[in-house]
Amino acid sequence: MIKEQYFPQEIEKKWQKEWEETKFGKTYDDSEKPKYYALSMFPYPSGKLHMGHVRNYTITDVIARFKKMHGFNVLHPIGWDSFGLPAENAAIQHGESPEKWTDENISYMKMQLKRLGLMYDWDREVATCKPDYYKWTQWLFLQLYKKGLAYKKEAAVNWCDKCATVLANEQVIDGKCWRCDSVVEKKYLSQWFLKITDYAEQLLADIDKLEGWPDSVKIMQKNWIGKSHGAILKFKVKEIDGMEIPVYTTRPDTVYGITYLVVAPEYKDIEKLTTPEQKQAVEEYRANARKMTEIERLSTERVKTGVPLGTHAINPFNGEEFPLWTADYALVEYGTGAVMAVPTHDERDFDFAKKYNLPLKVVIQNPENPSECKDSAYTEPGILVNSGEFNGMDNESAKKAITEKAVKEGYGEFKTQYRLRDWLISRQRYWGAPIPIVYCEKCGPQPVPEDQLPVKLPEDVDFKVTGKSPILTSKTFLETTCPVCGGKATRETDTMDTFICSSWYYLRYSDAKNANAPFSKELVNKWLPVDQYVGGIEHAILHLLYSRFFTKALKDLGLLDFDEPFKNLLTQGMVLKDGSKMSKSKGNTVDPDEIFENYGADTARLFILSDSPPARDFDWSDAGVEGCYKFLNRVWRLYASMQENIVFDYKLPDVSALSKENNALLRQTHISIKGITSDISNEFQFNTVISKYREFTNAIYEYIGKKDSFSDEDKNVLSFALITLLKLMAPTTVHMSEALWHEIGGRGSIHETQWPQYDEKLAKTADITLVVQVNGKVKDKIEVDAESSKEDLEKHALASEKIKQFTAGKEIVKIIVVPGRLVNIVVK
RNA sequence: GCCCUGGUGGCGGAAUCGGUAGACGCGACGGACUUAAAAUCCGUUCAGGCUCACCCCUGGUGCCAGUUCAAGUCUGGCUCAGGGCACCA
Repeated sequence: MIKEQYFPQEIEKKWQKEWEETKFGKTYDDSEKPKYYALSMFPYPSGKLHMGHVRNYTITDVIARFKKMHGFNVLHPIGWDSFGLPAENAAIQHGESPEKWTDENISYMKMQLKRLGLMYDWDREVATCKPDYYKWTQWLFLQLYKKGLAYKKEAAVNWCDKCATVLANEQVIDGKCWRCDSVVEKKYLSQWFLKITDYAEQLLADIDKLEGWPDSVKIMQKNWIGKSHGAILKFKVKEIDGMEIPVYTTRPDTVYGITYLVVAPEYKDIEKLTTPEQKQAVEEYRANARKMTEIERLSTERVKTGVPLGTHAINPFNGEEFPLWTADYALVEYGTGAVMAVPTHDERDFDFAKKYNLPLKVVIQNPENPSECKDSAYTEPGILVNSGEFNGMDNESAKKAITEKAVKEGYGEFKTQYRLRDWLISRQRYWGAPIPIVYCEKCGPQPVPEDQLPVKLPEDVDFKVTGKSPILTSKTFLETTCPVCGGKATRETDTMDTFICSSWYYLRYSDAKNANAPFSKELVNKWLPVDQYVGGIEHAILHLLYSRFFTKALKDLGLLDFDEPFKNLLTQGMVLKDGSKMSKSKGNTVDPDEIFENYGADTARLFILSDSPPARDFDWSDAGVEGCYKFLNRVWRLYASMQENIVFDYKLPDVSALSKENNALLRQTHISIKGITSDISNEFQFNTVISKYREFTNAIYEYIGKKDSFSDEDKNVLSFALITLLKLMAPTTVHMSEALWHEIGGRGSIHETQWPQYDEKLAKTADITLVVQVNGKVKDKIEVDAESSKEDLEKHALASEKIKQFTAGKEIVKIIVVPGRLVNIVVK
C-alpha cells in the first residue's frame, strides 16, 4: 500500500542504502552497449557542498540516467581535486595536517553526494592528493620533460606574497591574486614551465572542431591564444656597428611612417643602446618600472611614459634616421620586446608622440576623406602615400609587398605571433605534487627514475614558516642521491600547479585502479572523449585549455588516440540569491543539508533544475523550493489515490475505439513523452521538462476529476499515463520514482527500464484551435479536426460569422493557410 | 576601448521553420472545506478602454527604422545590463 503521505527522508534513506549495497552506479568495461561518458567538473573538497555543486551534479546525473534509460553503457564518475592552498591554510590555522583536513572534507562531501541521490561509480573515485594518483601526475610530467615540453628558466614571475607562491598569468586578475585578492608583484625566479606554446596553432585550429561547445567559450579561448599575422623587421643602429633591433609588427604597410622606435624597459640590449648622457635617466626609468607592481602599471592606464636612449635606428626602406626610446607600453614578453612607432596610424604611438612632441608622418590615406592625423591616428584601410615605390597601393596589398621586399633584401621576414605564453607550473607550496627532479652537483638536473615514483610529500614539515615553502623545513625530503652517479643530490622542492592534476583526471576514470600506468591505452580510447562535460563558466580558459593541451601532448606521446577530450560542453550558470552570487561574505548562502533535511533530495534536485535553463544564472528562492515540494506531494497523492486502479501490465485498445476522455489522455501521454524527450535532447532544457511534468500531472488530475468510477478501458489508459509519468520523472526525482515504481508492482529498478516511446501519430491532439486572421490580426478561433485539409480550413474560416463582418464589402486579395495553425485572409 | 551574452507581466521564465505572445511555476487576490489553522481543492491575475451583459475593442516582447499576408523571432542602426580581455604593436 502506498502511504497517504509523502515522507521523502524515509524513502530516500531506504533507496540510497539499496543503491549503495548493490553498487547501482557501477560501470563495466565489457558491456555490449554503446558507451556514454557523462562528467561533471570534479570538486575541490573545501568542506561542504554548495548550491553550485548541487546544480552541476544534478544536471549531469539527470543526463547520465536519461542516457542509461536509452540503452547506453554510461560512465558517470566523480573524484576530488584535492591539492591546493586551503588545506595548507587550515594546517596553519588549526595545526591539522593538510591530508587529514582534506580527508575529512572528502568524507563529508561524499556523504552529501550520496544524499543527493547521485548515480556514481564509486569504484572509480580518484583524489589527486593521493600517492596512487600523483604518482601518475609525476610520471606524466616526466614524459613531457623527456619530450622537451617541460623546462626550467629564470623568469619574471607573478608573485603573491600572502600565498608565498608564483602565479600563472591566468591566475592574476586585475593585478591581484585570484585566490586571496592581494596585490601581485614581479619577482625573478628560476621556474618550471610547460611548453603549451608549441601547441598554440593546434589548440587554435581545433577549436573549430568543437561543435558541441558554446560559442562564448570558443571565442574566449581564441582570444586567449591571440594569433596575429605580421612581420619581423630589423633596424640597424646608427651609433653601434653590427647591432640590429628586430621588431614585430602587424602593420608593415606603415613602415614609411616610422618616426621613433620603442624598446621595453627590460629589453636585453637596452644598456648597450643607451648613450652615456642618457644613462642616468634610463636607469631611473627602468628601476621605477621594475618596482611597479602589475596593478600600478595598470592604473597608469593610458598615460604613457618613456625616456629617449640617445641612440638612433635607420629605416632600411628609405634611409631615414629616428630616435630610440624606452617605454613601458612595450612589453618584453610579447613579440621581440621592441616596437616600431607610427604615430599617424596607431593610437598608442599617437598618444606617446603627442606627449613627447615626436614627429608625425601620414602614409595611409582614405582617398575619399584624406586626414592629416592631427587629432587622432587613422587606423582604417587606405591608400599608401609618402611611401616611395609603394605609393598608390592599397594598404592590404602593401603589407605583403613591403614584407616581401624586406625578405628579399635581408632585413625582414613574415611572422605569425601568438599571445599565449608558456604555462608556469612551479609553486613554492607544500600541498601539491612534488616535481620529480633531483639536482646533482656533477650531473645537473636529473629526472627521478620511474621506478622510484611517487616522490612522496614529506610529513616532517612546519607549516607556520613564512616567505618560503613549508617543504623546505623537512629534514628528510631534501637530501637524496643522484640517479646517474649515485652521488649527493638535492630534490626539487617546487610542487606542481594544481591545474596539472586536473588536466588529466578525466582520463584516469577510464582505468582508475591501474597500478602500472596512468591508464591503459585500450580503456582510455574506449571511454574517451567525454560525451558530455558539465561545469562552471569560470573554467572557460584555464582548465579547459590546459586539458586540451594535455590531451594533444599525450596523443603525441602515443598514450592515446584522440586529440580533443570533451566532445560536448555545457557551462552552467551561477546560483544566485537575491540577485547576487551566493557567498559566505554576503551571508546569502543556502545549505544543501538543510534542504535535504526539510524537503528531501528529490525536491532539491527538481528545484535546482526548474526555474532557469542550465546555461543561465539561477536565482534561488525559498518559495520556489516550497512549490516543488508541494508538486511532489501532489504527484505522490495521485499514485496513492489511484493505486487500486493501476493495472501494471496494461493493454491499450485501439485509439479509434476509445472514449473521448481516454483518447485525450492517451494523446496527452504521447505528447508528454515527445516534449520531454526532445527538451532533454535539445540543450538539456530541464526547466521546460519540469513544466511538462506539471502539465501532464494536471491533465491526469483533470481526467480523474471527470470520473466517478473506472471501467477496464479507463484503468488501462490511466495506467499507461501513470507509469509513463513515473518513468519520465525518474531521472529527476530518483527516489520517489523508484519507491512508487515498486509500490505499483514494478520489478527491478525503474532506472534500468527503457525510456518511454511515443507514437508520432498520437503525439498531437485530435482537435486543434484554428486561428483566423484578417490582415494579420486575429479575429476568430475555431475548433476543427486536426487532420483537416487546406481546403477545409479555408472553408471553415470563410464560414465564420465574425470573419464575414470583417470581409464584408471588401475585396479578398489572398488567403494564406498554414495547416494545423491558421488562416490569414488579406483584404483591401 | 575590443569581444561575447542577454533585455518578454509584480517575479523566474515559455513560445519548432517567422504563424494565437505570456506555457508552467512563484507571488498576490477571491472562494470552498474547517470551530479555527495548516494542508488541499476551485477561480482571477499584461496594460488601457468599453459596457462593467466577465463579451468585446485597442495597445504591448529595451528604442528607432525596414522586409513580410504575418516579426519576441529576420535585416540595419541605437541603447541599457551582465561577463570576458585589456598598452599584444
